[in-house]
Amino acid sequence: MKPNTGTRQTPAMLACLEGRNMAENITSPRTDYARWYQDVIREAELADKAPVRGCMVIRPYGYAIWEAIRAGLDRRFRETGHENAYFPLFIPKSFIDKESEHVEGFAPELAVVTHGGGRELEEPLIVRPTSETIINYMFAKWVQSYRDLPLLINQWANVVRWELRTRPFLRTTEFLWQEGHTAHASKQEAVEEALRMLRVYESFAVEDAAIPVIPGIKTEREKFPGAVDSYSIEAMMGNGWALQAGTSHYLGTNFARAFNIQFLNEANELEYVHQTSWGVSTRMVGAVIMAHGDEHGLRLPPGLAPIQVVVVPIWRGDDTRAAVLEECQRLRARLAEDGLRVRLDDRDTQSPGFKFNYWEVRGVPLRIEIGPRDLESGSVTAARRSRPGSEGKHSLPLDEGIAAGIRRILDEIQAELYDQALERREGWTTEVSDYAELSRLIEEKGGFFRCYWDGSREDEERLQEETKATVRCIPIDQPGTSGRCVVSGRETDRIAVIARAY
RNA sequence: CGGGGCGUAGCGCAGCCCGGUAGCGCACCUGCUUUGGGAGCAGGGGGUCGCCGGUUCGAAUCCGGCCGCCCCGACCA
Repeated sequence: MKPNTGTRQTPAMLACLEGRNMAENITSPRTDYARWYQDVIREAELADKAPVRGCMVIRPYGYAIWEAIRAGLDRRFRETGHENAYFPLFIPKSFIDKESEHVEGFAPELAVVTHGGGRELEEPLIVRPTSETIINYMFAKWVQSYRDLPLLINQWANVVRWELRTRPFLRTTEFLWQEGHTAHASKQEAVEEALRMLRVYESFAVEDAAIPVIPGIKTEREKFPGAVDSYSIEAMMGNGWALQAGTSHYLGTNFARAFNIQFLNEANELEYVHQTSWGVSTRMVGAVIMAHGDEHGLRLPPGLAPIQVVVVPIWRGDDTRAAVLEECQRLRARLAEDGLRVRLDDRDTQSPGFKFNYWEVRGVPLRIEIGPRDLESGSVTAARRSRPGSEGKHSLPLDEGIAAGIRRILDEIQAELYDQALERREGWTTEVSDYAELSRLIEEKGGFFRCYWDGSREDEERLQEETKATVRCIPIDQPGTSGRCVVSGRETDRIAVIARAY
């Protein structure tokens, strides 16, 4: 390096000034959370920018996380009696116009295809922003009798919404998701279904993604266009902001009336079906990044990690190399046989230290190091990603019980990530009864706020305008006490969660 | 679309004010030595300086226009 003359600063000095860890190329989340998020996505090779505005390329490692999310959800959908199907990407434009709230909600963000095969189309096609309309058009054909109900369909698909502002995974022009669509004979059944799927999302978030969530009902202002009631699970991210990680809607008979989905009941009377829809998207990948990530990068819960255990061999010269590698391969095979997702990093082009950091950035929950010292003592060194540095390192006997032992550690890591996320949320949730105090604390402290809420749409708009925070949901679990609404001052027994949100 | 910032090698940036053969760190390639927390030394490859136009003998640098990206709002899973 050239001598430091005048005001010229070295990259290391600049890195320090920027709060950037030069070694990892990741900005500290405390310095600039938005930048940290983008750095993690780049360094962990989750996604890359696409040449199309607002779109991203999901790279293999990021896609593997999505596949794990998909597997966890799909299993639960099947267990609750749903079947997968596929509906077209293109929807006749007139379909969208059939449900008034739905049109109003989606019209501004539609991508419209006007030409095909070199000619202008007679009727423009929209690229689906969601599939209620085309699915319900088909439901009208399939439903005749109460015997055809309930109809429980799920679709895995891509959708397009022309958003003004995008962020990788959290909001992209095109995104991947699942959308469940069901039709039922009664309101009660449909409401139960909407709540059942909300609980399915909650169970997935808690058990697989290790993210504590608040299931609740959306306010009038925040609900899905065309729904009677919308429910959501709300999670807290590393900067104290809320993220809606899944939604479920009771649609009433709104779409049934628009698409004429009627059935004959047992009394031979014609009735409209009651419906639901519910979805989780690639946004969930963003939730995992922001709920668990730290200054070293990603931290993945074992339940979703594409690689749960990485084995790093350490050798000194060729004499120890063969013995170390052999032991590593044996362990890899044993863990794989036990059903664990394990990777042996036997690259001889990188040093062990490099590999430690490489897999830490990628959030692998557990690293096993095997070197000459371990061979001598008949053990391995285990380093868990859920605890920082050497605190997460300890020795494990390399014996018959190793697979079971590692499985136990993975369970502990899963629990630790959940506990850490829960602890942060609880420590960053404030109960407030006074509007002025709420405004002040949103700015100064951030996080979640629990307040009595009986506000109107206008009250909610005022809240957002003045504080940039919104009512995330009215939690389903309520304490049953009462007090005065933080904005309107009206007496109410409902408590809302208020926060700034993505 | 409004306000702010930025486009120079794969990534992060300097150079621009004051025009004169395009640089630094990391990454990459080759060789030797290395390998328990991002290895060392030596050598090497890579950029029509976002695009278009103007001024000039000469433009990364000055002027005009356009495009794109990021942050903060409005819209939203």
